[in-house]
Amino acid sequence: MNIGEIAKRAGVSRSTVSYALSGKRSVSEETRRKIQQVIDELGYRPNASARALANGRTSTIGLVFPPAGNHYTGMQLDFIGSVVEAAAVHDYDVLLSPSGVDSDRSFQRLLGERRVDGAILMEIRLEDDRVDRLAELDFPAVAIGRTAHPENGWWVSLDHTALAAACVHHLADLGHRRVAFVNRPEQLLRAGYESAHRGLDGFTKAAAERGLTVRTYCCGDDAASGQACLERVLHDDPTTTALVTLNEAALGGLYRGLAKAGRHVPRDFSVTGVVASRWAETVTPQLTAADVPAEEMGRRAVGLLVERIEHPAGPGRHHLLTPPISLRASTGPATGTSFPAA
Amino acid sequence: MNIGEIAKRAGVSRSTVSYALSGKRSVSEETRRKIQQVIDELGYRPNASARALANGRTSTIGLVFPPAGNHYTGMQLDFIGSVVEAAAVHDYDVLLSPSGVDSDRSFQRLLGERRVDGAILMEIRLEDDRVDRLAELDFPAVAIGRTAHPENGWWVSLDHTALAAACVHHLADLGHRRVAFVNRPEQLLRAGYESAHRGLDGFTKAAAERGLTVRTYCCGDDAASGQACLERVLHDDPTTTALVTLNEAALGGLYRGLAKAGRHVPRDFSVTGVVASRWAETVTPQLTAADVPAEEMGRRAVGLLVERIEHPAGPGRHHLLTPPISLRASTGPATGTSFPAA
DNA sequence: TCACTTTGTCGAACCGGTTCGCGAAGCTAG
DNA sequence: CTAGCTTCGCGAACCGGTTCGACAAAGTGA
Repeated sequence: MNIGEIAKRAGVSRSTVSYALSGKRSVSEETRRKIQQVIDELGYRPNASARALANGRTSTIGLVFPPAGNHYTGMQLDFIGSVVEAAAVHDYDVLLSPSGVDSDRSFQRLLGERRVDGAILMEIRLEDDRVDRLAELDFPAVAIGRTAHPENGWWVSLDHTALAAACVHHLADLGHRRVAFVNRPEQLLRAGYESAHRGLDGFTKAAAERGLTVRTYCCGDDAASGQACLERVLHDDPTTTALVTLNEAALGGLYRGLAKAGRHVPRDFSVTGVVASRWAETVTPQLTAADVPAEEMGRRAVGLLVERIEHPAGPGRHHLLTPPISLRASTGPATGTSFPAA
Repeated sequence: MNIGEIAKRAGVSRSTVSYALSGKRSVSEETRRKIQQVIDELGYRPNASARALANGRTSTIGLVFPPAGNHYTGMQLDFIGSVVEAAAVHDYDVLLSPSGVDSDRSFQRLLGERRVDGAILMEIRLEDDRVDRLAELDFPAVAIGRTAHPENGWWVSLDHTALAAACVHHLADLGHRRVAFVNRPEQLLRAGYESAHRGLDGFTKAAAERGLTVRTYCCGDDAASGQACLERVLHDDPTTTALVTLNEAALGGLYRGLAKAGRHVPRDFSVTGVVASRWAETVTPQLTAADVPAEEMGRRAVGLLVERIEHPAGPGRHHLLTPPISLRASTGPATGTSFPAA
């Protein structure tokens, strides 16, 4: 069941079997056939650990998870799925690493113990020690998201600033003047999650530009929090007519809160935000939103990572994506407002 | 950066370092301290591949994905998350394996190349060659779901038969007489997915028992299919007053279809089924459903697997779960029907 | 004091691959 | 016929750990 056994049965040396398999040196057609025949008979497959030990490559990439949050959002799921699939195309496996409370432990496992050839990081913070450490070590890694200083990094990211701004402009164009912003949980904002910060930023600036009256909220990653948050929104300013959200998981709760308050979407109240399309299409009315192209982002992240692993050196590369807003059914003109011509 | 380097700097042999780390032989307090000090200074961590090669254990478990479906449902996500977390508790990493179209390839990688010590299988079919092959090889594996002949197997499963039946009884108790069943996609049913089959079975038998008039449907795993499916339901029998579904991803679409048809939930129409609680609570009105305890199932699956890996031999073990129906807001008495006393 | 166990350490072999240097055939060219 | 070049295969060393057998030093009991 090991290479020696194959060699013996094929009547050749171990090295010849190895070369026959890897093709790194020429092997006569005849012995190659003989070896292949024995391999097929025995169903032999080279041991991954031994191979990894010998040539220093594990053919595995690590996917590092959110350091917070015990449950995952739909978007994260989509990333995971697409990363796994893209990795398979490049002949890599994916090792999941829950960088739970002490992200150190899983880092040690992945890097210190050399379990992976490279890593993909999710849920990036503006000041992210994980990114910094990996950069220092020159360890092949690609972030999904970008830090405050992303210039020379390797990453794939949404332009949350632009997306949130686009949502504001969309609402302002529809005549909305009082708009709320529903962000990810406060804990994540405080921890410096980039999407929460940049989204908030883009929202705030664009709203100022358009002269809107706004309030911003943090909201837990679940339906109940969404509902509670919406109640606060309407309590704080009952004349609010629209909201922008980055919080996919709260969306159902926000809708429920609106229904309970008797606000019809989109007649009385418009909702938009940055959400994976699968979710945007699940709610009723379907959400007008900047669709997060999770599948593409995962694929691109893997592409960059594989390139970085296989051709080290070279400057940082990245992709900044700004998907357009998909018009669905959750936004409409503000009522009781003079509606500017389209 | 390897054990030899540590040995040299600590002035001992490689084997002593190894024993100091593993504790498998006694090492004097003094040398142990000296070794530890060097290790701390250099931040040394033993290479995982080398260790795996030497002792035949990778400390990794494989998580084998659905052989169909390019996108994942919320339930699957919850499984993944909980498996990863539970594995971390037992000091195992998780390797994801998309057993795409040719499940052979990933099987070869995981087992043939010995990348993992054991595997957890998801999306089990009644006749599942993956389960059979692993059983033949006596390879440590635990299924989430069970085949047609689960007697001596290792698995964690929901009793979909009982759960679907419970849903039927719940509706029948409320006076519903014409009930639809919305299953997973036809492709999965044909492929023999156990949850789809057993759920359908339980539904059909219980409905017969209660003398209900039923129709059963297959439905794609997305909102649009759900909406289309609901239109078919009402088209085929406009007097239908309730439905049971196993299809989490279609739920939003089903609700939308009902709204479009002017049926109010739960006044005009009741909806129930088997769904992860996170989803059940996202929709409005919140879904009365048998909550899939994904987190518990993942944890139990890992527990069984670790036990099987660490104490081979021993008979198959399993957990069959039948979570109760959580009463929420999506079911109510059938209108225009004499309502039996509670 | 001596035989016997215990404790602590070392060297060597091994896990299962990859890769390098060497040399035996077989060919070509002078 | 021989020098020089390929082609093909072999043995040995190596990757970085673990583990076994041996043995010296220290401790124990009679």
